Amino acid sequence: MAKQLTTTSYAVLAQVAVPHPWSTYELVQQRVRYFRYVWPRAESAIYREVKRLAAMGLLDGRKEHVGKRARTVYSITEKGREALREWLATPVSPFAMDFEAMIRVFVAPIGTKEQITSTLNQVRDDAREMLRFGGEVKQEFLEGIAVTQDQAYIRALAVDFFISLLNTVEAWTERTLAEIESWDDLSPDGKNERALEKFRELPVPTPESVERTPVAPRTQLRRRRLDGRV
Amino acid sequence: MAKQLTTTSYAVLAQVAVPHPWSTYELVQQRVRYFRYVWPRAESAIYREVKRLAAMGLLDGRKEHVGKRARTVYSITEKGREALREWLATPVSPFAMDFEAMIRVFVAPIGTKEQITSTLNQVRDDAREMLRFGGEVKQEFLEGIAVTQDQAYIRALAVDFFISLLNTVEAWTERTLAEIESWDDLSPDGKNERALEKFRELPVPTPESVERTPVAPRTQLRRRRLDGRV
DNA sequence: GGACACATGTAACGGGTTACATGATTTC
DNA sequence: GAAATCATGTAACCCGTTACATGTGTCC
Repeated sequence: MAKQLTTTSYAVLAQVAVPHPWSTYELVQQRVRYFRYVWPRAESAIYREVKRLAAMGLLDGRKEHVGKRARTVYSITEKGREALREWLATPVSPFAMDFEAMIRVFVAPIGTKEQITSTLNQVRDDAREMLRFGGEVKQEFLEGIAVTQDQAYIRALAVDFFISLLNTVEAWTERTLAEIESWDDLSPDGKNERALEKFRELPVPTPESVERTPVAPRTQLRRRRLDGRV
Repeated sequence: MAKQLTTTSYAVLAQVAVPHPWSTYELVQQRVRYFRYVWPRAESAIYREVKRLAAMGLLDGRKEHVGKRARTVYSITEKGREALREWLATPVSPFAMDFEAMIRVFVAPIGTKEQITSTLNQVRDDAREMLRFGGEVKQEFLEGIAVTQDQAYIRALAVDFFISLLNTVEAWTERTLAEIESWDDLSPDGKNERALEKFRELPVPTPESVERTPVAPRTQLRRRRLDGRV
């Protein structure tokens, strides 16, 4: 039995809410232009989710046939739209990221300079690839051919976020690569003095004195709601 | 049976690798200064992970007693260090984020202006809270009292990333709030023209013409390795 | 000496993943 | 007409989660 809707549920609902005959396959394909980058999930999760939502009456699934092969095309129901509306009134989950590369940076000194450089190069390339995609989306809107062209005023906010964030990641990767290239090795020898200078220049205010302020437990931090929703 | 190590395994290994008598509790507490923000996981996952790693011989667990209550203190083994070293040679997972707020921005027009404003305010406050924490860490290093003070040259890279990213998020939130405040309502009426202007100003290059370039399947994108490791 | 927070976990569910399967369409 | 690719899913494992449990110092 389906208990509660998850954020993934709402992501699917939200996408189906845009007028279009959504086959699950197309839903999955187009996700890249909707929520793949802000709510990445495996394809099979989407297939399962639409079935759940249909079973709950939030989506309306229409069986079709291509040859003797079946497929389902979904549209949102009024009940589904209402669920979205109610969701908007609940607290958001905070921004969270998975950035494996940073763990590698942390342990970099037990490996080789080439390894960490390679890791950072991968991250930079990933960022560039995503930026290239962002540029494509921008161009689509400028040409007026975007699928959600009529929602340009909303999409602009999202694309702005996406591009800003990726530019930040790319810039960090580049200055970090440059910094590491300037090192002879990965040992701390003589590097910590300069590091303090770098710390001093970081664009964030410091408290007068460091007080051991306890941090909220992680559950609180990651998801604001405690009622079982993920 | 433990099959493969996950990134979470390596995150725990990496933390235990810094010389310290690590009780699981302290491991969990200190995670905020290590990998909580780049690899957020529930506390119970850490408890399970140390047991796995100990069973595999990558960690050494020493039973202690406080009153009649048992606890385990861990340290890394040479085998564990070797596992970390080997991991460094494998491909990284790309940067990924969970940003629920963006889904809400997308469906904002079906809700109220107050709802989306509230959502964005929450995101901004979260970002500020994290930045405050970043400022604290910076200050610890400047005062020379950080736990990993001798690793300042590495930690500086991480804190730089953290602060840059959060500043980007905060700045986006603020300009987006300002934009939305300037609207009378959430309807598209008369907003799309201005949106195109915003698109034009986005700091990313656009391709000559938009070609329908197929995007790599999501699995590829999120995790580079296909051998079952998460 | 009761309440409350800190310390140290375990249990169990389910969401997310990888792996697989098979029909339709295009390519050459 | 074989091979590759696209389209449309299902199965099953396991990581990550939430919920719970219980001992131990500390406050008043």
